[in-house]
Amino acid sequence: MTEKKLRRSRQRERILELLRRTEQHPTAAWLYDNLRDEFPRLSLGTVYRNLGILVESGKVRKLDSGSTFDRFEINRGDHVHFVCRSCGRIFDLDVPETEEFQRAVLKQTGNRVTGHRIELYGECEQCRASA
Amino acid sequence: MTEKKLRRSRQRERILELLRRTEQHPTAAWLYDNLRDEFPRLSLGTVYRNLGILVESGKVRKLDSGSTFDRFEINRGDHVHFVCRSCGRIFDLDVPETEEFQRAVLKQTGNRVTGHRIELYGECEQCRASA
DNA sequence: TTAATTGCAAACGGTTTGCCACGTT
DNA sequence: AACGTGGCAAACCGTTTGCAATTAA
Repeated sequence: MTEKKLRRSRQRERILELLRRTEQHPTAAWLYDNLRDEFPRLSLGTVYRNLGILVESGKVRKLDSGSTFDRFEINRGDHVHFVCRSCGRIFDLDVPETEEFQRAVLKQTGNRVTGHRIELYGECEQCRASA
Repeated sequence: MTEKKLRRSRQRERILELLRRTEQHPTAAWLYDNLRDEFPRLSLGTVYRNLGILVESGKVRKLDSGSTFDRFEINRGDHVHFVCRSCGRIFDLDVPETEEFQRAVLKQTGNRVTGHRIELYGECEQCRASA
């Protein structure tokens, strides 16, 4: 249970940076592919290990949603995901109505909500245009 | 793409019945364990195959949430899950405010929401009592 | 009899882990 | 020097799948 003291690592820093820059919610494989130029010897195991460390430190969030593979995103606090059913892309949304929501649950069940994960499904503009 | 005509199967019927009776959101393994008395030769593959069929027919919903393994539930239409952070149990909630929510998203992004998956996290009464 | 379903076991595929060389402090 | 980190490959484990034998219709 003793805390392990972290050291810097180029790989970890770049993973975090990629997650910061992208609008996407990447999979481990995507990060791996996008770092291979920079680190020709990079291994998937390293990507996963660092993602684990970043999640544990609270900097990154694991979505482990949907399909077979996990997705990761920079931790921006609670927000809402809009998932397009045809292209699979995930969009971040800020929906202030979330709080009313949590209040409604408190009233209905007496349970206080301390966090959420909300995914709304539909078809994004782009896909709707090309349908 | 040709439709396959289903036949009845005791195994499938019992799986569906178990899902109907339980308040839980079982894993495939749980269903398997609970049916072994009745079907000593039952295999996990059969459970998965039938769950797939039931999901496809819309009778059952796959939650494929959280951890490593999938969870399944009878399809009762859109509703909200309250997940207890300490015991891991999942409770079903009806929160009518969901619709306002979807309207807010339509207004904000122009995207129509056709479904959702909402999980609220907190601590259930029972766990709070024994803390 | 026809074809869906089952049990069994092997295959799959994303993730985790053990081992040892390498890098950071 | 001490010890966290990386690369590599094997292990893991929930899920899927091929196949021959059963079983529903």
